[in-house]
Amino acid sequence: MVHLKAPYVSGFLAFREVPFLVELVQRLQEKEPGFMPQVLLVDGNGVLHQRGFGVACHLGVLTDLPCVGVAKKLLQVDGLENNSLHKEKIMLLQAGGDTFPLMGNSGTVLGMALKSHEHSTNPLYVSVGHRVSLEVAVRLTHHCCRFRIPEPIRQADIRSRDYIRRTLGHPGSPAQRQERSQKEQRPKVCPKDGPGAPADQGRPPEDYGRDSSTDLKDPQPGFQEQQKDQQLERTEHHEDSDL
DNA sequence: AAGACGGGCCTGATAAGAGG
DNA sequence: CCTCTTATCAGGCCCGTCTT
Repeated sequence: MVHLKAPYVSGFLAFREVPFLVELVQRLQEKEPGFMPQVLLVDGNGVLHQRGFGVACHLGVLTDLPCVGVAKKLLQVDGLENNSLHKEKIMLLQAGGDTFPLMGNSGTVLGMALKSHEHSTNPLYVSVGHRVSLEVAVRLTHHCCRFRIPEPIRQADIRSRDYIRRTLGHPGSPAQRQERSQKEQRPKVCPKDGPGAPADQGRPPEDYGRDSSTDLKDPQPGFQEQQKDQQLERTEHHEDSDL
């Protein structure tokens, strides 16, 4: 479990999360080198990014491991938009494994939209992170997809949520749900310091420190490092009111 | 019945626009 | 100029619907 203190800033996700992930990879290398992954699937973008260097690139460079960025929503950069034309292209994806390139206004192919599963309607957005070609990234992602979300990422999501529920007793508890439903009745946007502001809002970002005690014990065979990364990420998010 | 999917709403920081 | 409101962004979460 780690505690994130830095605020989430769109486009700067890597600066918030990559230090923890790198540390995790390094600790795995030291303690369980046999479980070091050959490639990392990252729940985020690679070169499909405002500055062409997303969290997958960041992590790949710092760990020198091949990295693939897999996003569930389109990051709207370089003229890419989730507009009607984009939706038309999605409609044209027929079978699992079908793709179309994500070409920005600059003429660069930043990634591929991938229909990961026969029955999924929304594609995944695959982009190169580090030391991997786009074609290989897409094929690898597709072959990891039992359902829409690649299995390593999906399992990380499921297991981390489960861990949080078991250890912290939220956010799936009935009390939390009730609290959430009550929150929905407040105005969509609260003024800062307004009466509706949650207690932990407005925390200053200067305390960039961390106290991590991520547990690398009991690695499961066949369980990718990325899953632990994901677990870590999710845990952080909950600890600190999300990104 | 259980598990998976996807739409819609949430957060938090920021920018832009409106109005006083 | 200042304050307030609204919109935007990525990613998390819930819950209704669908599939097995």
